[in-house]
Amino acid sequence: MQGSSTSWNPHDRLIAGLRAVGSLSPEDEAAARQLPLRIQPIGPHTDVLREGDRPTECCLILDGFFVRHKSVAGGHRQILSFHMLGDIPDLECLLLPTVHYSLGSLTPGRVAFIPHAALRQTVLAAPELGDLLWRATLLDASILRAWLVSIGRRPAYQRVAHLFCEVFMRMRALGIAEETGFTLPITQMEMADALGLSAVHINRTLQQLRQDGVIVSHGKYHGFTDWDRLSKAGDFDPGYLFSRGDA
Amino acid sequence: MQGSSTSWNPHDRLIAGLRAVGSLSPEDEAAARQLPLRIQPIGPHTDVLREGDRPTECCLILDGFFVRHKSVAGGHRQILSFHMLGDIPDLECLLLPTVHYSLGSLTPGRVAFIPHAALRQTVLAAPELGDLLWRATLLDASILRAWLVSIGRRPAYQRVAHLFCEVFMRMRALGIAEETGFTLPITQMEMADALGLSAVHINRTLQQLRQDGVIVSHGKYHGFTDWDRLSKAGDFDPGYLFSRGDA
DNA sequence: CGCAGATTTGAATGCAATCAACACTGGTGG
DNA sequence: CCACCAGTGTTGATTGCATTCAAATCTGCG
Repeated sequence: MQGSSTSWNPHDRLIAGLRAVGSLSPEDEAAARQLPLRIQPIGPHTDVLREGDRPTECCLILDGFFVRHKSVAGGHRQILSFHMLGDIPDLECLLLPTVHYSLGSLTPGRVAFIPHAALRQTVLAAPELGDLLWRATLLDASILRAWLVSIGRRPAYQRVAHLFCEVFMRMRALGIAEETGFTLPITQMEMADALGLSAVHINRTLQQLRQDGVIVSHGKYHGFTDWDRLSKAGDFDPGYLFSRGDA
Repeated sequence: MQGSSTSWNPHDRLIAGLRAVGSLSPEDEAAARQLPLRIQPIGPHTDVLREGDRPTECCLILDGFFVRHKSVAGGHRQILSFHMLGDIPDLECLLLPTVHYSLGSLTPGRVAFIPHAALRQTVLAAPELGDLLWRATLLDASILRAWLVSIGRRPAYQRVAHLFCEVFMRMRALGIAEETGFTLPITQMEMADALGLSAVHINRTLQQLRQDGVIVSHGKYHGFTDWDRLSKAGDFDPGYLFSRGDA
């Protein structure tokens, strides 16, 4: 599980991540394979990037579950997004000098650092690769907007359901979720920070979802008996998740 | 006020909007000036774009106050962002076929439509212009993240203060706000939809802010007596708003 | 086993929503 | 010019979803 370390090499992961965003010509793939990758294992609950940093490398996720997050005056924390294999959460730093959030792991994992300089050079030589990266940041923003809607206007029950739908579909697309359920390797506290709720309330909401038979949980594994009910409960419309214009 | 129709021509607006994001070489400027712009006046409370549309043009705002917004199952609406002169709110559609939000005016205004085909061609010929546009979408996402934090984790009082800070700084940078205050041409209902609150609660929160002497309102004009207090009240750090890496 | 972190439960509190009037405003048409 | 009206802003009372605080269980793990 967790897309366990099949013997994919890092560049394969990169290519797969790019293909998830759009089609990749052989030349572009070749260009991407030239990129230098510095592999680094990351412990659990470790920040790779801190608010205010001015990174010189991007961070490709090879393994593990990561979040972008930010804290506010009152001490509360907001998780901005979840990231997993193939994502480059700090891609924007290629064009924006300073990050205004932190990037951290929840589980142990591995990342590959790509120097900005190399990436810029490659993109210059392979403009369509650049478009792909641009599109990746746009999809990221798309997910962000969906979160904003959820957090701004949906009650807890729908919020949780919506998050389940989204993360499940993403993991499914990556081949790291079962057909009818998935393992969400995060605590209820972290779910709370993602959804703008308290951990206690997350707990009660999950109980409600279980009681309603919408989900069946065994530890961090959550099974869905009825996708229709879940997606309706979450007011979920997957169109925003993928770039292919079918919807 | 409202950057009243000085006799700027639409291309000047476009150039100014681009310069706000980064520096523009003479060649790039020349390229941008070649873009065909179809001007269109927009009435108040009119949608330019509807959720699910597959636009073939981008929409440059010349005048007026616009929002991206989306409605949820319960009937509530979430405003995703505010846009004003120089913005291209639907720029992402250049790469993503379908929009998953609506784009509408609050005030009367004017927009210039730019055909995707022409823009793509221009970007191809002037890659640095492409980077500028990319960066524009990244700044947009940056603001989105700030909203997510606010809505997810800040109480109403801070949320309103934070929004005031952000929009004020943006309008100030565009030269359409006074030194010590600005006119926010939106109703309390719309502010509520932006902040994930009810109109009634917005009303009470504004009263609180006035009572505390943080703002002084005359209709839609809001004056600030003490920027420090306002930005502290809103837990506001402007770094995310601009791309220049001074912070 | 024993500990730390995570989940669960209960009780009390509170922020914000909702419901319902009422006042104010600007614009329209008689 | 004034009456009227719809939309907006304001106020009060009530409800409720979610938070906080606190303590008890459970779980994985050294």
